Order: sequence, then C-alpha cells, then structure tokens
Amino acid sequence: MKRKVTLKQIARELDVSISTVSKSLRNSPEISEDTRQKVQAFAKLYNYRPNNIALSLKNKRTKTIGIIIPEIVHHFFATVISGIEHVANENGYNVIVCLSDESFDKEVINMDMLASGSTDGFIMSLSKETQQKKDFHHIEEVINQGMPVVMFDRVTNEVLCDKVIIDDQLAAYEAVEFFINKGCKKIGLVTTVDYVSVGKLRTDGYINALKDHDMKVNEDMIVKIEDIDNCASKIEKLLEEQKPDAIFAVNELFAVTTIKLANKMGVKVPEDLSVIGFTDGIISKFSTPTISTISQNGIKMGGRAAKMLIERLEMEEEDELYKTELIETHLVERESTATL
Amino acid sequence: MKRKVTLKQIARELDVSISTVSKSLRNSPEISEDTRQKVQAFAKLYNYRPNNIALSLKNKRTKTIGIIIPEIVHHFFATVISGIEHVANENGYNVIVCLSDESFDKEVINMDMLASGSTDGFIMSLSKETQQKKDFHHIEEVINQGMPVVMFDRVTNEVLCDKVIIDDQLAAYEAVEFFINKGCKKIGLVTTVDYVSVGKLRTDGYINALKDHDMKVNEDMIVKIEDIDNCASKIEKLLEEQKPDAIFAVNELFAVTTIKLANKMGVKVPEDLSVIGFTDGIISKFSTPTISTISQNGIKMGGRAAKMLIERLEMEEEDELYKTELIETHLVERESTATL
DNA sequence: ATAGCTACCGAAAACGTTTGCGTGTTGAAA
DNA sequence: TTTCAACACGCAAACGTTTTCGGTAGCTAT
Repeated sequence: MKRKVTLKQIARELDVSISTVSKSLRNSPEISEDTRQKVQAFAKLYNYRPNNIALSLKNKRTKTIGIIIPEIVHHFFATVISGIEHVANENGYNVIVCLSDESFDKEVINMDMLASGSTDGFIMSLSKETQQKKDFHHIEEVINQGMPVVMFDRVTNEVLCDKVIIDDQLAAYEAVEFFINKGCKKIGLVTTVDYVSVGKLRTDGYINALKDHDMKVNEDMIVKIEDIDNCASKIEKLLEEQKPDAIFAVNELFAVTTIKLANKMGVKVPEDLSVIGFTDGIISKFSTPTISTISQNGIKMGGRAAKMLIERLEMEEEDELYKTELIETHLVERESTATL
Repeated sequence: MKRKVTLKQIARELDVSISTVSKSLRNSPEISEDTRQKVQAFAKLYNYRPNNIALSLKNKRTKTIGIIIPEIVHHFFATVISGIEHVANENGYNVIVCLSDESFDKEVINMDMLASGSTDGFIMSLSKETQQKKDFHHIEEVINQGMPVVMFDRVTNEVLCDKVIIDDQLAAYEAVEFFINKGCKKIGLVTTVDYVSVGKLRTDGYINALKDHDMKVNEDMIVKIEDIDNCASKIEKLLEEQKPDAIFAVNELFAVTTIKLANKMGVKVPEDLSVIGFTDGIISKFSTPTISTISQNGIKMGGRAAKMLIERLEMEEEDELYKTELIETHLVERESTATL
C-alpha cells in the first residue's frame, strides 16, 4: 500500500525544496527547464495529485456545493440533484448532499455542519417544518457569514437570496384553464394545507382561473390534505358529494390517488372525470391511465440553481442584487384528460 | 457581514494564546476554571465552530464518504443514497455524491477528484461501461492508497473489497416458486440480455425453480430484452403465442409494460395472468393494478454499505478480510397476482 | 534558602499547499 | 577586477487546528 505522495516527499527524493517542486509543477518560469522536466516526470510517475484539503485551507474555498433538501427518495428532488451535479461538475465543483427529512432541526444541524468550512455555498429547498415555523435564522446566519445561498422550489421571501422556482400560480392557472376550455363545469382541487408555499400558490392559481372565467369558487370543491396517508376519505367525499367533472391535483400522488378512488367508485377516468397532476414523475408516466400533468423540469431547475450559485461564488465584488428565476412549465397531455 | 471567527481571533481578543483557547474549548484540566469559562462564554457568544477543513488537514480524515453511482434519477439508487446518508450522518459523516452517467471516463474522473483528499472512502455501484470494459484500475488504485471501497448492487469479483448485494438468484427462485405454489403451469420470463449481471442471475433463478419442481424450461417462454424502448413486440409475441398464466419480470418497467400490453390484448391481470416484478419502486406501488414485486430494500442496502465502510474506516489495524453481505429480499403481494 | 511540586499557560510543530521575497551563482559589461 | 543583471532556487509565512513540550510563577517542605 503506497500512500499518496506529497510535495515534501518529491522534494526530498529529488533533493530540491518544496517550493521548487510546487513551482515546477505549475510551470513557473522561475524554475529552469531542466528541473521542471525532472520534477514533472517524477510527479507523473508517482501519480501526484495536489491535496484538496490543503488547497481548500489555503485558498479558503472548497469547490464544493452543499445541497440540503427534505428528501431524496422523491423523483423531483432526484432530478434537481442531477441537474445541480452536472453543472457543478462542469465547473469543477463537487456536491455534498444532506437530507433534512422534513425536519427543522436536521436542517439546522446540517447547515451548521457544512457551514463550518465544508462548502462554499448552499442550494436548498426548505423542509416542511421550517416552512411551518417560519424560522430562518440558520439561513440568515450562513448568508451573513458570506456564504451564498440559492433556494429552489420551496422558498420563502423572508430571506434575501437567489431563488429559482416555477411559476406555480401560473401553471395551476393554465391547468384549470385547460379544463375550462374543454368544457368542464365542475372543477375540483386536491391540494395541500396552506403553509406549504407551493401548495398555496397552486391553490391561488386555481381560484384565479375560475374567477377570471366567471365561475364561482365552491369551497366544497377544494380539499386540503394534511397527511398523505389518510387522504382517501376526504377525496372520496369530494367525488361523491360534488361529482366533479375535472380535478386538478397539486402533485402526482394526489392525482394517482384520486384516479384510483374514482375507479373504485365506478367513476371512469377520463370519460366521467378528467384529472391533471403536477410534477412529471414516474407515476404519471406509468400509471393506468397515464396522467396528464404539469411538467416541472427538475434538471433544468437544478442546473439553473447551480449556475446562479457558482456565478455568485466566482464574482469578485459582491452584489446585493438577488434574482429570482422562473423555470417554465408546460402541460403534458396524457390519458387522464378527455379529448372532447 | 461577520466572517467566521477563528481560534486566533478569540485568542487575540481575550489576550491569551491560541493553545489556551483550544484547550479551554476542549475542557482541558490544564486550564484554570476561570479562563475556561471566559473562553467558552466568548466562543459561544461569537458562535465559534472549528473549521472542518483545518481539522481534516490535521487529522488526515475528512469524515466524508464519497458515493459514485451511475444515476440518481432512479428510485433504487435514490433509496440507497438515502440509506447511506442516514447512517453516515448518525456517525458524524457527510456524503458527497458523484454521478458517472454510466460512463467509464466520468467514473474514473470522479474517483480521482474525490481520492485527492476529499473523502475517506467510497461507496459505489459500477457504471455499465465499466462493467463492459472490465477495467477496474481506478478502483484498485484508491484501494491501494489505503482508501476503503464498498461496492453495492453492480459489483465485480475482480476487485477485492467489501460488497453488499442481494441474492438475485434466490429472489427470482422464490418468485417463480410462488407462482408454482399458486398452481400456475405456464410461467414466462421477461429478462435482460445476459451480460447484465443481475439479469443473468435472475434468469438462472427462474430456470432452477422450474427444474426443481419438475417443470420443463421452454425457451419460447423467455424473452430477453436488449433495448427497453422496443420491447413491446417481443412481449406481445410471448403473450399471444404462449398464453402464459404467469410472468416474472426482472424489473419494474418490464412488469408494468407487460401488464399494459396484456390489458390491451384483453388479457386480464390478475385473473388471466399473474405478474411479479423486481424492485419495489414507485411504479409497482401506484400502477393499476398495483404490482406484486420482489422488494429490494435500497435503504437497508445503503445503510449496510455505510456501516461496513465506517467500520473499516474506524478500526485501527487493517483487516484484509473482505466481506460480501447479502440483503434479504421478500415478495410483496399486491394486486397483480391472483389469490387463488 | 533552596529544591521540588503544582497549577497554569505559551511556543512551536505538524498537516500540504502556494507565493512573495531574499540570496547565491553565473556570466557579461564596464 | 569590479559591478550588476539574470537566473535558479530556497526560506518562510499563511490557512486553522491540536497537541507536545517546556516554562514560569507561587507555594511547601526541608
């Protein structure tokens, strides 16, 4: 087992100083052609690679990006990571991933860990608990210490930083408008409780679309799911009592659950009921029927976030001008919406 | 913007030496109660955290684990990462994730990057290209440099290291046996081409199960899919010509595709045809009907891999005895298999 | 008074880099 | 022969820690 070779070892072996070795490897004109050749050959032979840690300490930059997300076992977040990783890599950065498990405490702990020198900046999506508590001191703090933060998807406007989101409200608006244009009259909504920011925005979009088309908003057509595990009864109630001809669900799971319940009750999708979901994940693509959905390009979102972060990391003078970028969405029509 | 506070700053501020500050914070009995209190109070006030990079450099250990996988937008790999992350975190480790995109070159580059001091060890699953090339020098090299490697799922026995896999053959065997016990007579197989190691093993399990129960193996009941995109015709042919009463598919996608095709042909699942898939992912859970499947616990797999790696990292004398752990699988019965 | 002990603290090395500056040697110009 | 530039290289500091080894008071015991 041969350990990693260092400058010092090369120096000793070649009987020159450490600085000479370093300079030779960086092709400094200070060093004679001869010595340079000798050192470089030796370094190549022993497969020398500069120690990242030492470099980080010296340069005060780690060339790694910290990602903090609520979950990774979730197609959307996985795609975002993928997007981040790719542009990070292209720019010589690594990514270090931490999961908050939707817990405020874990989010804080993770940020703390990574903020102690491990990363140059953060890309994050807020945990549910954090959104609920509205406590963002841990984020403010790292920003205060000069580490840039880019938030995506689940963001808050209580902290000033770069953000990349989709236009949730517009996307929902368009989905509902799509229903209306198809002639649907009784459009239901399956959404989350209001403290989930994206859920709220999508709900707003739904309401606005109805209003703009002179349809009245019926509170009984809206169900707000707190806990995914026992959402069935609420949705069933909606289907039974209101007999909607269309349902907009704010995520894949709600959409597929709605369809399954409808099937069980003898309501045919899409003949009797059209359904549109959100997030173009695996479920939408492979369930029966396949589900029409608002596609939310996670790869692009991650890529954009990484780009913003890296740009901020690599500009010399700081810039207090924070941007919020919108990622465009589009409706993917599949089998769950009737083509009238 | 207040930058991170260091020992040196605290020392200067309190007019003591750096060593005194360090010792005070670590509660060394060398330092008087008074001084300790004072330093600790000050440190707390300024929210002092030791710099990870400096610690890494000094201790020659980074407390981070490198993960190199082919893809992250893949439910199984996502669950594995999740499993790794959790036990890593419990033990004070972070994880840094690199994606090979199934490319040999990217795998090598990523290992090289991380091996230069960024991580203490690796957990990895081989890229397709690497498996095909059978070139593992990059892995041998990091092992040679004293960095432990744990391979999971896509492993090779050409490199000596810890591994964690499932017993693919046994799992397939049990699935087929399940069919037999239910009284199925014509059991088909939808599998991959043989060079995909896990596909081959599962095929073997299928064949052995049939043989052990004195059923003859009919080559026409086996379809080997090379390319997922145009597998439909082959599967259709199987369904039409052989009229199987059960099908074992070696992954989720094959399973759901089979079911969709059967539906289109008027073959009812599970009444006319039972289907079992592999990998308990999102698709199996939410397709209609839900799909019975061999569950391959990615969380557990990742957790076990992390545990093995950390144990090896933290034992003082090295141990050349490498283990290969098997993660047990089990059959999850859902709607796609008839309950006779 | 002096040796020895205890309690407290500081200097410095080490981890592996990079880099500004100092220095010695050489050759040529004066 | 002296002077000076050019060249080639080494020294040392710096990044932020931890830890070993001394060192200096003040006190006790002889």
